[in-house]
Amino acid sequence: MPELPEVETIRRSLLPHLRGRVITQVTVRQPALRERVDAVALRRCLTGQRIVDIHRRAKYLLFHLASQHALVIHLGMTGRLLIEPASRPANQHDHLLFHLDDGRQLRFHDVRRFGMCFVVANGSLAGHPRFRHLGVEPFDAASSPDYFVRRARGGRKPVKNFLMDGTVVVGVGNIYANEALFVAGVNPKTAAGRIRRARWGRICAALRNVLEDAIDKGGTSFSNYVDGEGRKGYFALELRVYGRAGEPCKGCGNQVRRIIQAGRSTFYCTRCQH
DNA sequence: CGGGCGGCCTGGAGGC
DNA sequence: TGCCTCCAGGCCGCCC
Repeated sequence: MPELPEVETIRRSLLPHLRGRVITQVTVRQPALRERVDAVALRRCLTGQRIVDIHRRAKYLLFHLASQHALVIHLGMTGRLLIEPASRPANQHDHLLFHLDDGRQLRFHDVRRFGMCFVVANGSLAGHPRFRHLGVEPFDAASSPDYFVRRARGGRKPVKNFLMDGTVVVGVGNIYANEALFVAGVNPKTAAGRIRRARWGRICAALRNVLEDAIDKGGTSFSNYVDGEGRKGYFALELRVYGRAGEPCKGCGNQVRRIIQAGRSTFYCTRCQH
């Protein structure tokens, strides 16, 4: 579900509720997520620990604890994190309950169970198998035209799939890859290795603009995304091509086209994107 | 090796 | 009402 703007929105919405709180207990109701949850490790590392900050890396949320460990959560396609009173009965898809010292709980809810949750010592974060191969953050200076030129060199992968490759650049999923290429005016089928520096500059800028705009609007609630306080995002109203097959292009009025690339829907305008 | 596909899950939408 | 197919924000293992 959530791409960078949704994960970032969730991070910001949770921070005021969780910073300074102590985790008093952890309940694992359903350990069978994408990666089996190690309930023993979670309880051992989290119980009695204070949450000092929340960071985001790629689409992962990192809850930093006073103990120099981080609770890592990935939301997969349908994951939600909600702060709720402990007295409210848990839903069938509330798989993990983090009890807090203020009588509330942080609840991990995930219908499809593609999410992940594990604990890592701060020192071993960068070397962790899930983090080691991650690409650049779109807002980092490292995410530059030169970087994309270098990474794409010789590659024949379509630029849309290249942007969704987390070993190149992180946080970009199907919605924002489509949107950024529309804004940049680039055909999603173009081989990444054949794009020149000036075009990468436009793609880079479009990606940042689209992601920043989406964060400002609280993310995209396409079907069921909500932030940590249960609020929907309003970027769906701003989508230029994603999910708009057959509707008029906002640039030229031509019908938005839908094709399949690497098994995922791609939306683009054949007239505005070359 | 680079790149594509199927699979992991559940549920909603739409056709008949 | 039901039953079927298709589709969905991510990611990885496997295959050519």
